[in-house]
Amino acid sequence: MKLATWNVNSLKVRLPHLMDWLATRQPDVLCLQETKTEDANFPLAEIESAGYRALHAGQKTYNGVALLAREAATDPVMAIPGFDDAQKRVLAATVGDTRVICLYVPNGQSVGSDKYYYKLDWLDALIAWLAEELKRYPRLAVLGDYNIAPEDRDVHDPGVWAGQVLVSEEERTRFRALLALGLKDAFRLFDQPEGSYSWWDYRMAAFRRNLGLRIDHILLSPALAERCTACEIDTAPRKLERPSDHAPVIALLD
DNA sequence: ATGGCGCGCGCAGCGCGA
Repeated sequence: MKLATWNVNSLKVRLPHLMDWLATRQPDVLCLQETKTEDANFPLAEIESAGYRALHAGQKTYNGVALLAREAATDPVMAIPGFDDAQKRVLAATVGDTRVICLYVPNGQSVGSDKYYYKLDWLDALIAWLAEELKRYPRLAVLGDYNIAPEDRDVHDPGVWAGQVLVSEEERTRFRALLALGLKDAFRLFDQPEGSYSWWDYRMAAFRRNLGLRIDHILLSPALAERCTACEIDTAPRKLERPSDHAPVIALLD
């Protein structure tokens, strides 16, 4: 099974890239973030014509997550239970024998801002929820834009980024709390090239210079991590005209 | 890297992302 996640930064704009990518890489499951579209405008017909079923939790202008799968996904949940949040950032569903959770973690804007504290509260609620989900679903995959670079090796210039949002200790502590639940960072199950990132600023030719961060992740429960045979970041879509600023991340399971 | 880009909204220029 091939699982993938991609922050597309507007599904409407990126739909041609998405269609090409589905045809080329043929994932079984793809989690999308920042669709930035209402459900009524979700391009379901195009996605179905590519051979995928889709669930979408969308809103106008901001956020929005979708779950594409070759087979129908069941038992959808579109929020962290008990966490009051108007923003569409979560979509969980069951695909075959696997529970899949698509996440768009808040950005946090800047350390100390209201949005930063919302991010920390959101992550605390996520940690508590996933602790329960791991008990319910031994085969659990949590994919998405976490907006956290877990370690300095996930940052092109740790000195410049030290203490900033996406890298701050409070955020990294919460990422480690997810790992402490037993979840494994699929990318780090394998040897990887230095300078592996999943996001590059549109400005300053950051992609060409590889000034990036690794903030998009696939976390796997122990039972799924045992079955994981590869994990890669696919930089090809980032090289296209009008790219998303994020690259897809792909994990392969036996 | 820190203004510099790209998105939505809506028709100018701002809020937001990371």
